[in-house]
Formats: sequence, structure tokens, C-alpha cells
Amino acid sequence: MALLPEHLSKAAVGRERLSRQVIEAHQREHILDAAVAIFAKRGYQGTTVDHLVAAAKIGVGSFYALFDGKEDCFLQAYDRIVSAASDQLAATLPGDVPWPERVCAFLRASLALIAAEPLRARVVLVEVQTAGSPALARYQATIDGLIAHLRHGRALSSRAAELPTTLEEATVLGLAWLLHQRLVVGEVEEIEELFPDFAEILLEPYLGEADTKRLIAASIAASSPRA
Amino acid sequence: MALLPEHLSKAAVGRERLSRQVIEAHQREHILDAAVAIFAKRGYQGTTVDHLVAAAKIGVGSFYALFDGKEDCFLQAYDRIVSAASDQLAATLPGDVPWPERVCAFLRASLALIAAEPLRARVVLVEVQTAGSPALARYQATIDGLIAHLRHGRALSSRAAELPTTLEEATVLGLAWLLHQRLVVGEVEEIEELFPDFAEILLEPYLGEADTKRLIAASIAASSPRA
Amino acid sequence: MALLPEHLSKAAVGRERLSRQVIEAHQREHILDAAVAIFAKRGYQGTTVDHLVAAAKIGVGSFYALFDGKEDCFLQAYDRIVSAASDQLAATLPGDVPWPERVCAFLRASLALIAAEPLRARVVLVEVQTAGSPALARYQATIDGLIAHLRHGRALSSRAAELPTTLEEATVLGLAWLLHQRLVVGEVEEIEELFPDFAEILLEPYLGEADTKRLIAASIAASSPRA
Amino acid sequence: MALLPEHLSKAAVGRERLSRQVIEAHQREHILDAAVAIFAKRGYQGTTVDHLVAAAKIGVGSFYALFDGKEDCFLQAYDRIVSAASDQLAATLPGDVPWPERVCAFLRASLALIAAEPLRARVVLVEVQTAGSPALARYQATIDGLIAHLRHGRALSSRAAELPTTLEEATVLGLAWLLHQRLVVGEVEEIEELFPDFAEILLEPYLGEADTKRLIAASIAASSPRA
DNA sequence: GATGAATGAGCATTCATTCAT
DNA sequence: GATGAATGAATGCTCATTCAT
Repeated sequence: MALLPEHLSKAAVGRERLSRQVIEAHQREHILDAAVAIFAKRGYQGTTVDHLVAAAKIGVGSFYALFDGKEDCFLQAYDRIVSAASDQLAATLPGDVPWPERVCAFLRASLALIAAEPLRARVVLVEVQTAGSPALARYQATIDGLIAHLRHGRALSSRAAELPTTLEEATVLGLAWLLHQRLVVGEVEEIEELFPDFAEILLEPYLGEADTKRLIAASIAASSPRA
Repeated sequence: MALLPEHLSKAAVGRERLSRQVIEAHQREHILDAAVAIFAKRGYQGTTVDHLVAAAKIGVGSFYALFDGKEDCFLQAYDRIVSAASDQLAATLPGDVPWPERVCAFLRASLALIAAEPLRARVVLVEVQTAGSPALARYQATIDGLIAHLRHGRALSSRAAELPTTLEEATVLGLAWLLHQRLVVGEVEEIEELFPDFAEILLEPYLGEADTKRLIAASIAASSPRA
Repeated sequence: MALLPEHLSKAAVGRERLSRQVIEAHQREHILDAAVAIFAKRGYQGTTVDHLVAAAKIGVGSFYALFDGKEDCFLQAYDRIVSAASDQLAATLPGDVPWPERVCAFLRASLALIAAEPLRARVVLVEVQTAGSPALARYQATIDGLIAHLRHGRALSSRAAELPTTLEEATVLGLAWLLHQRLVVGEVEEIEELFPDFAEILLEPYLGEADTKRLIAASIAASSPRA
Repeated sequence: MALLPEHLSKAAVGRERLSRQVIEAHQREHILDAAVAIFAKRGYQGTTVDHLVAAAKIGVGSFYALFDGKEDCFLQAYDRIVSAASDQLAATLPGDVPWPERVCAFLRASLALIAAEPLRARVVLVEVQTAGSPALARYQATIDGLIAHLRHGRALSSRAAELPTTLEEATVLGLAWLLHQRLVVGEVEEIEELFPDFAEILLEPYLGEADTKRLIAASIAASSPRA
């Protein structure tokens, strides 16, 4: 039942498929953006599918065609935020610098990102806690990644190597929760000001007090030479 | 359903009032104990009022006479756990010891309490996160209390006085979340083994490495001289 | 926490339980009666839980407290109709008569019952076909009971013993479906007039033509001597 | 998406119309074949339009261009099965034989057809019951046709002429439902073995026992002389 | 005071049908 | 003419809360 010569129909289908995919991707992005705002505003539990479809201005059917349900939508939103943030951080970060500088830069960029996109930050740091176990597992994986990176600091000195095993867990979770608190109460503006404190808490165990302070001062000076 | 013979209740209104209050307090305790178990088992969101009244073996009406609803019941349960734990810790703790020893003892006793009462710990550290903002505010207040206590360590030395402002927040939240994780995955038995790590993370910034390690070793030796 | 002397509270509970049960039984009957009418009117598939609760003038919650859902409600209605009909037939039927007379009487009474309660008949004979497999299994069991009874006729003569194995199945299903058709098109009034035909179809294979006709005539004469 | 070059379609409107119709007829057949399989597999109620279009590998739009909806599709499938079966039976059946032999042959061929095409049989005998009243009416009409044919047996003898009016209805419906049961439980293989029983039930009232048995034996002998 | 039967708003999800491309 | 993305009405069900007994 070939209505068109093979090469034409193939080409057409290819183009159409592509365009379809592009449209669907846009649609999905659009909905996920709306969903991020809603989840951030009402909380995961307080959000209903109706809220989501109303915000995205689509029909319920379209929503269920794109997502398995509320939880799936949340997870996709979470994943998209995290992967976009990863890309952005990877692009921003200097490629070849020593570990301490790298940690500093990563921290700065992360705080800037959170301050710039508080809704997304809220979804990733706050609402993820109440969105069921798959979401928690995702969050845990993200945290574990950060812990693993931080643990590299132990290679810097024999003193660092003997730090308490749970130090990185405590540090990462502690800072994450500090951010969580700030996001919950809405103190978003001052988040970037946390940089010196956070950097010191993160690095001091590995570098000692003096080097840590020097590094932080340098980092601040570098980013705002005369502001 | 007269609770007392007519002549008694008339003759001893004063005593009855007292007795009423005592009975109601008992009733409330009974229900809250049941509620703690249910909230710990099913999670705050997964718990229905029916679960609570079934577990407490009371009628729904009685439940609503005693509590404003599920959330109020949770808050009262939370408060009762926290205040009972405070009392217990206050009773256990040595009255007149230096701050570092006090922190150590407090940490030990707290971990022991968590290990002994994992259901309550779960309610206070885990479920409180998903029980709405008033619950979160309560949790925040508890955390703030701990932070304030920890901050006293800054008085120990001029070095300690210059630590990052958010250090205590980060430390307390970090350790709290480490416990959260352990409770969520059910690794309750090993919780007391976290003591050395936690103590080091808590005290090192104030005491320095050497003193911290000595104190921890002494604390362990003291509690189990020849075990 | 015994508020009342044992014997009193037990007695009270007993009485209350009884009364509760009576009330619930009435409630259930009430709802099932309404449900029969609705199922008969709209068909099983066309009936929604909302239709049922509206007809019974109860809340959805009450419905779900009493039934597992629409299907369970249908099955309970079916069972109640069948058992009520069985009781009624058992009460009507002469106790100690030969098999052919018994079949005749049973058939007469059944047709009378169907004519008297067409809604119930419709549920039991028509809607049961579209109410899912558990319902069909119930129906099948009822039919199988009738088939087993009819098969007793084979003991009457050696000729009867050699009838086709599937005869009773075909006969019972055939008559059941004839009734089904009449109920579907609403020709309820003439249902009792089917008696002579049905009786002949049922009995002729076992008794032969002559005896069958004589028996039918006698049965008709007996029931309406001069009407 | 021009299906044909302009000059051709203009020049041969007549031929194209024909071809269009042929194509559409093919398309329809193709879809109905798929629909029969789906309806048989999932039941009428359990089938969604999506199932049908997925099975037929067409778009929903095309489906609605061809059918008014699910019910219409079912009815057309039903009609096509019945008319195809009629054609097949008409082709198979010996043209000029006495009524009893004709009934016998028809029954044999019908059972063979059911055994050969259990999916179609399921649609025609089982699913039709749950596909709404128009479907039931169609079924009724089919059954009525069979009843009318069977009624011709009354012309054979004065004894036959006096049989109960509803006999044919009861017989046809009874056998139809026996087949229904077998199809529902999936006992398709043994369906052809029902021939002797069914033939006896069908013919005995008209021919008497002896002639009926003789005819059946002859029919069996004829079809498998030495198998 | 205690009880629990009754309520019904609210939720997630399905699917027949439409219509712009 | 064909497509399938989009729609939203409709459904079954849960559960916090009320109130007559």
C-alpha cells in the first residue's frame, strides 16, 4: 500500500518524525516548566494533576499521554533540572584546576544557580523530600555524587585521610539542609553570601584553617575585583 | 454511660475534675503512644485518622474531641516525644561538667535514645519533614535549640570565636540528616557506633584535633571501662 | 478501663450490636432494592455508582462502607434475589410428590415469581450476563443446579436413561434464554402463559407425549379449577 | 498526498471510483478482521478504539471515517461474520435434499465452522451479548432465522404440527447457549463431537426417536466412511 | 461524653471523539 | 484522504470531618 515512492515517503516520514519529536520535546519542556513552578509553589503533596494541567494549559489527556502520572511528572522535572544544572556547571567550571579551587568554583556556581532559579532549587532540594521513595532515591544519588567528589580531598594530606568516615556525609547533608531551610523560608537573596562560610566548612578539614581562608579570599577577589 | 455513681460525682466535683483531667491525660498519652507507632510505620501522609483511632481503640468522635485533626495529633505527638526526651536527657546528663564533656554526654545519650526508641526517632526526625509547615517549624525550633547550645563552644577560644557563622547550623543539620538516612533505611542498630565520628565532627572545630580525640577516647573508656 | 460492670456492659453491647446489625441489614436491603431497580433499568454496564447512591439516597461513602464496589453490590443483589426466590419456592412447593409433578409445580411457581417480580428476574436472568465473570459463575452455578434436578428424570425409564447427554443443558439453557428474550423486550405479562409449552419441553423426553400432556392438563386444572 | 497523477485521476474518474470502493472495501475487511480478533480476545467492553486502530494499523481518524464508533464497528464485524458464514454454509450445503438431511448437514457444517473459526464464533455467540441492544437485536434476528428454518419440520407430520409453539425457540437458544458456554471456557476442540447430541435434540421432536437415530448414524457414516 | 454511621468534596485516571495539519 | 495529538466528560474511590444518638 505504498502511496508514495519509497525514497519520498521515507524522507517525509523522517522529517515528520523529527518535527514531531521537536514539538513533543517543546511541549514537554513547556509543561515541565509550569510543573516546576507549581510544585515549588504548592509542594508536591499539595499539587494535583489538575493544577498541573491548568498551569500548562493542556488537557488531562495530554498530560497522561506525556507522563505516567503526578509522580512521573515530578521525577522528569527533577531529572531535567538536575541535568540542566549539571550541564551548566560543567560549562562554567574551569577544566584543569586543583581540587580545592575546583570545589570552590563548584560551590560558587551552585549557589549562584540556586539564587538565580529558586523555584527549581526548591523542587530539587525541598519538594523532592516529600515526593515518595523514587524521588528520594534520586536525591540520595545526587547527594552521593557530591559526597564522592568531596571525598577526593582526603588524598591531599595524611591528616585529611584520617578524618571521620562520615564527615563528608555530614558536611554535604548539612549544607544541603541549610539551603533547604533558606529556601523554605524564602531567604533566597542572601544565598550567595553563604559562600565563604560554606567554603570554609567544606574545605577546612582537608586544607586546614589558613589555606582555606586564603583560598576563599582569592576566590572572592577573583570574581569581583573591585565591586 | 455514667462514669461514676451519682452521689459520688455530686459530692466530689473537685476531685472528679482532677480525676477527669487525669483520665483525659492518660487517654491522650495512650492515643499518642499508638499514634507514634502508626506514624512511624505508615508515614505521616500514609496515615489516616481511621488508622489512628483503630490503633488507639477509640471512636473517631473522641479523637476529634482531643485533637483538631491528624496534623494536630502529629504535632502533639511530636511535642510529647521531644519534651519526654528532653526530660530524660536532662535527668541523665551530669549537672556540672565543662561544655565539651557535656556535649559528649548529650550526644551519647541522644544516640542511645534513638537506638532505644527508633519509632519515636523516626517520627521526630523523618516524618516531621512531611507533616506540613507547622511541623517543620517545630522541627526547626528543636534544631535551633541544639544550634544555640553548640554555639556556646565559641566561648572556648578566640580561634573558635572566628568560625563560620553557619557552622553550627551545618553541623547540626548534617548530623540530623545522617540520622534521618539511617532511620529511613532502618539501620538502627549501628546508630550508637556513630558516636566517635559525630563527636569529632561536632567538637573538632572548637577543641582542635588532639583534644577532641582525647575527649572522645575518655568518654568511651568511661562508659565501658572493661567491656 | 471498664466503665460499667461487666454484665451490664456486655448486655448493653449485645443489645447495641444486635440493633446495629438490624439497622445495617435494613439499610442494606433498602440499598439492594434500589440497586435491583437501577440495574434492571439501566443494565449493569450502564449503571454507575452514582446512579446507585442517588437511587438509594445515601452518600458514596456509605455505599463503599457496605460494598466493595459496583460489582460486589451486584453480586449481593443477585445472591439475595436468588436466595429469597429459593426460600419462596421451597415454601410453595409440595413436599412429597413424584418427580414429574414436582417439576411442574416448580416451573409454575418460577414463572409466577418472574411475572410478579420482573425487575428481579431481569437482574438474575439478563444483567447477570454482562456483570463480569464472578457474576457469570454464580449464574452458571444456578443453572447447573437446575440441570442436576432435571437429570433425575432419567431414572424414570430406560428410554429416558438413553437421552442425549447434553439434553438437560440444552433444555434448561433454552428455556432460560427464552425467558431472557421475553424480559429484554418487556413481554412480562404473558410469561405465565408459557407454562404448558415449557412443561412439555421439559418433561416430554422423560414421560413421552401422552403422559406429559395429561400431567400438564391436570396441573392447570388443579391450579384454576374454574377460572 | 495525491494518490494518483493528476491526468490519470481526471481521465478515469469512473475507474477510480471503482478502485476507491475496492480499496475501501479491502481496508474495511482488513480492519474488521483485526477487530474480530481483538473483540474475541478482550471482549466487547474491554476493547477500546485504540486497541482496534493499533491492531488494524490505521489512524483513529481513518477508523472514524469508516465507522461511527466502536459499536458500529462491532456490528459491521458481526454482520460480516454472519453473512460470510451464511455464504459458506449455502455453498457447502447440498441443494436438494429432504428437510431432515438438510438440518443435519447444516448443523454439521455449522459446528465445523465454529471449531475452525473460534474467534469469529466467540464474537457472534458470546460478545454480541454484551455489545448493547442493537447488537442483541442483530443476534435475535439471526436466531429467529434459524428458528424459522427449524419450524419447517412441523410440516413433516401431524404429530410434529402439534408440538409446543416455543419448542424451536427453546431448542435453538438452548443449543446456542450450550455453544456459548463451551466458547467461554475455551473448550473449542470438542465442539464437533456435540453433533450427535445436538442433532437428536433438534430432530427427535419432528422425526421420533428411531428415525432420528438412523439419520444421525447415516450422517456420521457418510462423512467419515472409514475414518 | 463517647460513638461511628454518614457525608461528599476531591482525586487520579481512562477513553471516545474531534479537528488542525 | 489520512493522521494522531489534544480534549475533557465521566468514573470509581478515599478519607477528613460532622452530628444524631
